[in-house]
Amino acid sequence: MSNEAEHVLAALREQGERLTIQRREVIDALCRDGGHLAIDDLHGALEARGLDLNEPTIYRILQWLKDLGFVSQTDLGGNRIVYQMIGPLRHHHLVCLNCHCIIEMDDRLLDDLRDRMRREYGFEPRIDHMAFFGLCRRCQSELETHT
Amino acid sequence: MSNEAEHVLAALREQGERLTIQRREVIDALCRDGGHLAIDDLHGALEARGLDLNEPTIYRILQWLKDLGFVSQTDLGGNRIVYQMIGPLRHHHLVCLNCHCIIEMDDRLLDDLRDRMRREYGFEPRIDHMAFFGLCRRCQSELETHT
DNA sequence: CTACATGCAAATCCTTTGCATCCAC
DNA sequence: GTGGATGCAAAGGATTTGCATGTAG
Repeated sequence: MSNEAEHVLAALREQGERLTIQRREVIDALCRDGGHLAIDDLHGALEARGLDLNEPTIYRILQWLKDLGFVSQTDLGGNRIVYQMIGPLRHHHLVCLNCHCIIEMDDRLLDDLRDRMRREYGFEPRIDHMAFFGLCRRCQSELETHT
Repeated sequence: MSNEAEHVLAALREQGERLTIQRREVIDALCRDGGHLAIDDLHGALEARGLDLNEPTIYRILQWLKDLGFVSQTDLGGNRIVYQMIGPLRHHHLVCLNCHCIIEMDDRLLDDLRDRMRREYGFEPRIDHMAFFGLCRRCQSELETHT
């Protein structure tokens, strides 16, 4: 089990949360993958380890992790919803509207925006994991030539 | 009918799109409102004008407008999905995770982010209408005192 | 006239809920 | 032992699809 998973489990135990096999495995799968998982991916990843969680339980565990701030949920568009551990190194996604490829974006690009939200709106942002839409480099030139 | 609606209709006609009563009314309702409408709101707004569109048609028209780039779809969290005309004056939403209030945010706060996406990732963003989550001023102080 | 949009009904998909059983603490 | 989590089945809600009918161009 990864360092990150151990860390999360310790934090949960400390908060008095109940740690079942199912919860441990979900957390482990999310940490192991590192990236973002859809419900089906998660279900598959667990099945591959011999654990056949039913969907209601998966939803309940993810809701629980979201409420406690350990997991983020992101809508990548086109009914693609993914879940991801909120680790120390955040990143966000640039989703191409044309080829649907996904580019990882450094979290620091949002620092300026966060500052301005605080200063100009008194709003304390919790931008854990966002998806921004647009055109990737390749599709820009492709679509250009067709115009 | 508003100026904006006329403008959109003219653009669609020019593109050879077929303009039915239903399509005109949906566009008019979206322009009239100015803000963002959920499916139900839209359904209600149309009903109030004596037009009883069924849901499949509403979905189809919205999909059509989204594909053509006239309408944006935003997930405000908690299963609240809203639609809005993409006009010249864009704005975005700051959604409070605690009280669920919604603050309008000026589009210009994103200019710096757009620049950096272009420069650092070669990505051409289409940030039409976003929802950012966090805590509003009121809820920040409320939650502070309870800690 | 003809291609395409709509209306209706039904299907589909994702997610939630109720309740009995099970298990972590 | 007990409160809370899980498993199962079923309900719920939003969105999509198939096909006959209607209508814009």
